[in-house]
Amino acid sequence: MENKALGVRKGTWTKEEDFLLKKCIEKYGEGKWHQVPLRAGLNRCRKSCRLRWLNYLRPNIKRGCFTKDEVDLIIRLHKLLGNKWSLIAGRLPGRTANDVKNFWNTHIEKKLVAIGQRRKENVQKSITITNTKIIKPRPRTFSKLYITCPNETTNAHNLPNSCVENPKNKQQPSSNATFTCTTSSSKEEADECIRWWNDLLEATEINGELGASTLIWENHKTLSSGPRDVDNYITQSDHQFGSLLDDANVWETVNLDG
DNA sequence: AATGCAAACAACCGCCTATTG
DNA sequence: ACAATAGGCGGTTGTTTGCAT
Repeated sequence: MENKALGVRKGTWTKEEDFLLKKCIEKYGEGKWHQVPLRAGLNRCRKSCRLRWLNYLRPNIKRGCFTKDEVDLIIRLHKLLGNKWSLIAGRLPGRTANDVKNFWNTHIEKKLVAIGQRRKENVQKSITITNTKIIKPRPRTFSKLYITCPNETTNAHNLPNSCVENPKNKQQPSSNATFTCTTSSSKEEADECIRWWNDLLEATEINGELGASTLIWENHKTLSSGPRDVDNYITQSDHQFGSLLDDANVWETVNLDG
């Protein structure tokens, strides 16, 4: 398409290109992406420039392991929103939609598929699955990380001190509304926002997903620092993690030994 | 040391929606 | 009302990295 038509450069960005793009954004600000390649002196298409900035060069981007809180939030938001990566990422300070999507695809989705298959096999083998422990979910609160807006320069991905509906969304269905961070808000607005998110997350809190997120997080840490023994991990934990797949309103611990 | 493989992640592609003239 | 354009998103692919053999 446009890339082919213009014969622009593709593939991995060089340090020089990064430098030029960064300088350009610092000088002219974000937006007007069609003008960026020309302004920056880059032989890249507008989309490539935008993506590179949003996913890699933008300040405050957090890299490295996802925290347990983040994994927890991702799972519950995904349950609620589906593959709306940008919306999910919007609730994770410093994380990009691409990061979240990659994390989901590499750490969570595979896990779900593997567990689904194992469960199928177990059913076929007529292994008895019994509930051995029921733990009622505790009331949830946000960690401070998610409810503070530390300074004026905080980017829009931080959870808000207050949330105001983005005017851009006025023509969209309310379920798709996104929120932007402002620093000139009242306490009532902040409380309302926190209530809204609490209600939303409460609605998704089923099936022991907190336990599941812990397992994913622990696995993520292990895999990030040690051997990638995924299959072994699955064997050890899928009887607990598998509760994600159920619809019961309990934290189910199953006994696969029959 | 060389090779193969899988995981992780960066980047591209195609499509959709909003905006503008 | 319509077409052209830009911004944005999700799915997919390509590349890099690190481990096992």
